[in-house]
Amino acid sequence: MKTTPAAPTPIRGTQPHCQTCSLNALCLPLSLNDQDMERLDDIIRRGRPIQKGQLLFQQGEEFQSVFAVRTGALKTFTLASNGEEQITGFHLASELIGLSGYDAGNYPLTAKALETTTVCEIPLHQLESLADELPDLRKQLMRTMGTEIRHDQNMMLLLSKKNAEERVASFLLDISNRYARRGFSATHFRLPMSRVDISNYLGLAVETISRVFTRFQKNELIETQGKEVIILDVDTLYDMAGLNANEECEQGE
Amino acid sequence: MKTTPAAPTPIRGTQPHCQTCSLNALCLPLSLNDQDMERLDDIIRRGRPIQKGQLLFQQGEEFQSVFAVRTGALKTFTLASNGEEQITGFHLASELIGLSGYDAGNYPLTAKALETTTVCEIPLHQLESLADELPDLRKQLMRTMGTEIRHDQNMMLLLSKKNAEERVASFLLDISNRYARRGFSATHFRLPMSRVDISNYLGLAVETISRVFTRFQKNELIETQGKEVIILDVDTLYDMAGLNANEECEQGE
DNA sequence: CGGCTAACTTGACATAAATCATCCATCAGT
DNA sequence: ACTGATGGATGATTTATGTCAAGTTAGCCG
Repeated sequence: MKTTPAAPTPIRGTQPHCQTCSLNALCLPLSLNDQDMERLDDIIRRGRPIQKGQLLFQQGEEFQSVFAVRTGALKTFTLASNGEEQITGFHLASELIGLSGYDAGNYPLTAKALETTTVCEIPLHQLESLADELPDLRKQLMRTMGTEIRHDQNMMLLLSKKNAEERVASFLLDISNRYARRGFSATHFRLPMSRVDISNYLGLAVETISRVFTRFQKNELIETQGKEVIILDVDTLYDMAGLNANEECEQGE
Repeated sequence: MKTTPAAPTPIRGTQPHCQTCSLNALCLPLSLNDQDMERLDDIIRRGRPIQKGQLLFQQGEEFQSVFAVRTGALKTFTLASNGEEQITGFHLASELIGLSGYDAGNYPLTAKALETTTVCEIPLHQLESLADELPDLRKQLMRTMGTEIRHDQNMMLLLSKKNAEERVASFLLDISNRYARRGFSATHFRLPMSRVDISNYLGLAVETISRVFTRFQKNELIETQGKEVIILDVDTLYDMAGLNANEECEQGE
């Protein structure tokens, strides 16, 4: 709950670098050549891990940096004036958070760790001057923002047109695809977020999530054991989600 | 309904330019000096007006240009695979459309005129090279995308947490603020879109929109006559929307 | 002007999902 | 191993909003 930094924890082994990071093909350095990547690497700050429940930044705080998730997972959410939170996204390794605050002086949302998480911090000022010099980096930043916009617009469609089963099916497929892209199994994974988080994100009550999960198990579409999920029937899941299997359904990168 | 260009209609009077456009303080040239503005102006194409119902671009088409609305209004929407549309935004004068397609090669949504509309077309290639040279323009583009992301995330909150009355109140205030910023009345305006469009955008049935409108009239919050709207009680409307009067509630710019 | 269509409103009824109330499982700490 | 806390599942009931079915109004074109 607190923003207080955790006790200093030395990073084990050598400091990681973009050049050797297994995620560099998914992350911001994506389209940079070796030399440019090194310059980006130079401005990146790699802090100590943040623990489950800690905040990376908070809605209203001065917007100073964007972050790339190195390991772990976070959720981002906005606070309505009545205090209700709406989760706007879950963020897995290699994903960039904070760019939505770009033109405002303050973060328009809060980022909280769902588990122990390490991030690369990229100070805005330096990122901007570097982007002035590296057109490829600039384009990559805009691409990232474009992807975010499309994700959010997909969510608008989901929230306004899809029923509970369609929402849950879409969600599971989204997570599955994102893990797959990172080299993990597309059919057997562990959800980093709670049922409450899922329900908030999908605009449903927790109870509804539970019920849909059990219904999906009865129909042998999935198997679950707490946060562990095994996808048994991807095709039917795609049908239910109202998506074609080859259609864009990843929502977060 | 068709994309067929309208019969050539000569622009009356002189060709407009960014330098003399009354919207330049709201639009893309926002932060540019005179010289840079002229360079932007040089790449802008100003076509004939598009008529109500015509498409500016269509989901799937090659992404070639972004557009600024000069006069009139458009809606943008995405098509789900079952053919349902979800309106993602309404776009009034000075607003920029198309940037969400940035990293994809194709437009991820369709833009349709709600009334006779004129736009400034900005070819992507030239915009990109110009942005390479003008850091201010580059920042303005990113600001625009950031604003779009925040709008969409506000909509996610609306669609997942607000009830019908809160949604309609938020919608009316949003439109009101956007007109106000353009120098029009904040309390007396004409909605460019139909009730069906509103209902689609807000994730409700048309009937619900009608009912909320009449309820608001009975409670003397607004007065309506078809698409004409008069706002009688802004404060209560803000309360209902779950917003503070000074809180960010504009959603589209 | 009249007649036609599309847009809007209104009422009666149906329903998906929320709420409320337990109950059960899992896990951390003593 | 016990205990309390947290997260998750399930059943009974309520409710906001959707759906269906008429009306009504408003704009448009011959």
